[in-house]
Amino acid sequence: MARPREFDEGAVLDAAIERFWLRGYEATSVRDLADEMQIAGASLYNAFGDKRGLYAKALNRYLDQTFRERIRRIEPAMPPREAIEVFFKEIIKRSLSDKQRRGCMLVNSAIESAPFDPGFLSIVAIFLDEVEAFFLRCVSKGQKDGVVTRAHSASDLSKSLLGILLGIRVLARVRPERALLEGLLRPVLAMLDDARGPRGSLSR
Amino acid sequence: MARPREFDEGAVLDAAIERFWLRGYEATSVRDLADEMQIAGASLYNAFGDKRGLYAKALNRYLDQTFRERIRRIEPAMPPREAIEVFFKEIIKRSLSDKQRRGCMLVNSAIESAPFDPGFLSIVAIFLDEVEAFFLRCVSKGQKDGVVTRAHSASDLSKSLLGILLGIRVLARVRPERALLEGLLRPVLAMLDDARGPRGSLSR
DNA sequence: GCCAATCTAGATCGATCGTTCTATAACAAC
DNA sequence: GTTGTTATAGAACGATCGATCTAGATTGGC
Repeated sequence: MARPREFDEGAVLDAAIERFWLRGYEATSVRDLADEMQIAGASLYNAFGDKRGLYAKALNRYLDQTFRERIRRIEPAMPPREAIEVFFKEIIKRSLSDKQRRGCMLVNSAIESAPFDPGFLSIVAIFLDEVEAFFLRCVSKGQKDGVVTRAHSASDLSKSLLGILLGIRVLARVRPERALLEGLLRPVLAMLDDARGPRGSLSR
Repeated sequence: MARPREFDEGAVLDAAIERFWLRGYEATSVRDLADEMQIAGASLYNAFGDKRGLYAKALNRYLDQTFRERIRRIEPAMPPREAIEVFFKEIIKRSLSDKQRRGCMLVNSAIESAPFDPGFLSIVAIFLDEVEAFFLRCVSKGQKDGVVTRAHSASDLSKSLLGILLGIRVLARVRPERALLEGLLRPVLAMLDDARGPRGSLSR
C-alpha cells in the first residue's frame, strides 16, 4: 500500500557493479553511482541504506553472476581435470577481452576495500573458501580417477590453484597480454599431471 | 643561499610509504600523510609537488627497499634453484609477520592506483618486468645446470612464478595463514623440478 | 476521495578533500 | 646588516564527499 519502485533492483545493481568494478570503492562517488544507475541519490539511499551496503550487495551479485555461475556450470558438465582447465581458460579469455582493464572485482575488493571493513572482508574470505573448495573437489576426484598426480596432497594443489587464479587476475588489470597469461598457465596445468605423463589434459 | 630542509627526505618518505601501503592511495588524505610524516602540508607540497608525486616517490622507494634489495642480495649468493626458493620463503615469512595485513604495496598499487594513472602504471609494469626477468635468469641458469626441469620453457616457468608471487601477495592481505601460503608453495617449487626427481631443492 | 506509506527529484547539510595563500623564519652571499 | 631565496606553520580556498531534508508524486486500503 505504497508507491512502488520505479527501477529494477537487478539492473541498477549491475550498473553499480560496473562503476565499483572499474574504479574501486573509494574512487567511486555516490553521485557517479546514481548517474550510472539512473536513479536519484535519495532512491539509492532508500533502497540500499548507504554506499557500504550498496557495495556489499553489488559484490555479492558479481560473485554470483561470474564465479559461482561458472563453477555451477562447469563442475557437473565434465571430468574434474577438464573442469579446472576450462575454468582457468574461461577466466583468461575474459581477462584478455576486458578492454577497460577492470580486472577482477573479487581481487580488487580483497586488496582495496576488504582489509578495513569486516563486512567486505567476510564476503571475500568466504568466497575464497568456496573457490578453494571447488578446486579441492576437482583435484580429489581427479586423484581418485587417476588423472591428477598424487605427488602432492589435494589440499596443497588446490591452494596452488587458488594462488594462481588470484595472480592471473592481478595481471589482468595491469598486463592483460595473451602470451603472459597463457604461458603462465601451461606449467600450472602440467603440475596437475602425474610425473609419468599427463592423462586427460585437453591441451594434447 | 636559502633556508635548509628541516626533515630527512628518506625518513618522511618511509612514513608516507607506511600510510599508502596500509590504506592505499585514495583512502589516504594529505592530512593523514602530513601527520605521519611530521611535516606541515605546505612542506609536503614544496618537497614533492602533489599527492601523486609523493605516491610515485614512495612506491619507487618501497620497490627499491624490498624487492630490488631482495633480488640483489639473493641472486648472487646462491644457486638459481635455491634463489627462487629463498625468494618465495622470505616473502611468505614477511606476509605472515605482517600484523597490519598491509599485503604488498606493489600489488596494492597494481590493483588500486595504477589502472587510471599512466605514471603509476608505468612504475608497476616496469617492475613486474624486472621480477619476471629475475625469475627468467634463475630458471634459465637452473635449466643449464640441470637442476630445473626442461619440460617447460624458461619463459613459461618464469611467468608462472610471477603469477604465483602476485597470488601469494593477494592472499597475504586477506588470508595471511601459514598453512595456506606454505601449502600453496610446495607444488609450485616441485613444478620446477625434473619429472625424474628433484635435484637441488632445499626442502629435502 | 482521503489516509497512510513509500517512492521520487533536487536542494542542502556539515565534513573533508587536495591544494594554495599569508606571513614569518632561517640560511648564504655580499 | 642587508638582501635574496627557500622552508616553515597554519589559515584558508573552492570543490566534492557521503548523507539527509524538503516537497511532491504514486500507489493500496478504506
